[in-house]
Amino acid sequence: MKEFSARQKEIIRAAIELIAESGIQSVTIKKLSQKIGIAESAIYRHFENKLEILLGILSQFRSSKMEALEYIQAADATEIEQLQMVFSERFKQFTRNPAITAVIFSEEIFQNDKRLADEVYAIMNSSLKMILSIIQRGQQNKSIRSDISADQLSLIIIGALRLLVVRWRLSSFSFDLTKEGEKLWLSIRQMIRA
Amino acid sequence: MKEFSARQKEIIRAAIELIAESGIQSVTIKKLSQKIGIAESAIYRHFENKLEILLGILSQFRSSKMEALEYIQAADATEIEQLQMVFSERFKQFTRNPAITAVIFSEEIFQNDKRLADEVYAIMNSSLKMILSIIQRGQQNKSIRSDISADQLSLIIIGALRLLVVRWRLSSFSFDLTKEGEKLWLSIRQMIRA
DNA sequence: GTTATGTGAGTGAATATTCACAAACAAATA
DNA sequence: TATTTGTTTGTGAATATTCACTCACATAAC
Repeated sequence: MKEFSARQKEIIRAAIELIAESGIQSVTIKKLSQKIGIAESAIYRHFENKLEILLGILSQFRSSKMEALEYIQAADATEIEQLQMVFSERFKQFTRNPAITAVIFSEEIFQNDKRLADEVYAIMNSSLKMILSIIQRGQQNKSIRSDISADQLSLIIIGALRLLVVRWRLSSFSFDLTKEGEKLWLSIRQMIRA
Repeated sequence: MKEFSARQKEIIRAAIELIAESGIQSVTIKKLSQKIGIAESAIYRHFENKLEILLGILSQFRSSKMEALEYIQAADATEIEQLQMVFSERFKQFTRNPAITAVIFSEEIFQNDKRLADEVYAIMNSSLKMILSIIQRGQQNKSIRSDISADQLSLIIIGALRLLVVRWRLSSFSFDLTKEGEKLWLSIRQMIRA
């Protein structure tokens, strides 16, 4: 896992904010340096080039997500409880850092570079695998319905979660994500229980 | 509804392809003109500026989607059948024009301009409303379950549809979208039926 | 005094857009 | 019929601006 200095983290945070404010096209070295309050050239003391900054965004998100997911997997909880934890943890993460939502469910913004695109794809799949394995265990001990495959259930669950977050963002965070997320979870639980 | 000349359509198509190939950042007047085989300046004979081209992408997608949705709403079919038609029509549309998937579920790529962002938001909401009204009717005549609100059901359904399409695209269209869409539909039908 | 971090000036390439002008064709006029 | 005028669609060169990145030099931290 990559370690970032304080300044590096600051640059990454500024980049995320720029994306959230006005899209990937507004992430320029000039705007980054202005946002932080240093000279453009100073950015290059901390990152080799712009690509490394963008990779930094993804790397940081990946590790904070992994942390949350490992904590959940380690918890002594039923599968349904674990799924609920995935929901509430993700929503908590997004509420704490709303700008990241502009980045993480918008795979297309990183499509201009293969390394970026691959990393985004990997992040997406890691979530999917985690949810999938919880559901499979739940189906084995009959706490989750088995008439629909685990693949399909995880697609449906993650799809709903993503769409709720996207709508939250496109509405300029105009509703309470935690509350709506809780409502969504109750609906999903109702639909997947055995 | 805006009418586009043959050349304008050609430019719009080229722009969509560029986005699909390597992201919004690769949509430059130079690349557009190269793809079409005319001079850069010739582009400006057909669009006032670059923004109008991007608006053209959205406008064209919106009208082709509206066409499909109106056709479905006019059809004499049960609510479940109508939902199935929404699924199959959308998937057919995407299979015919895969590049558009890089654009239409990636709201963030248009966030650098307010007009673009508003148009994207409107397109998303129009789908949602359509599905919502079908579900509400289905709940009234008890063909769709009522223990979960129509809002929640439509969020879940559209979320799954979107995610399937995004995965299809990120996997470089490596699976049969129509087939997987059909499977997804069967699962959803199973979950929402009264 | 060495290393880490910062600065300001400068680079060439890329960017969207504008310009004067030309070829092809149609319509109006002689 | 021959000539003038207008329109559409193109071109290539030029515009100002922005881009990521480099370099010589300064200052602060250890």
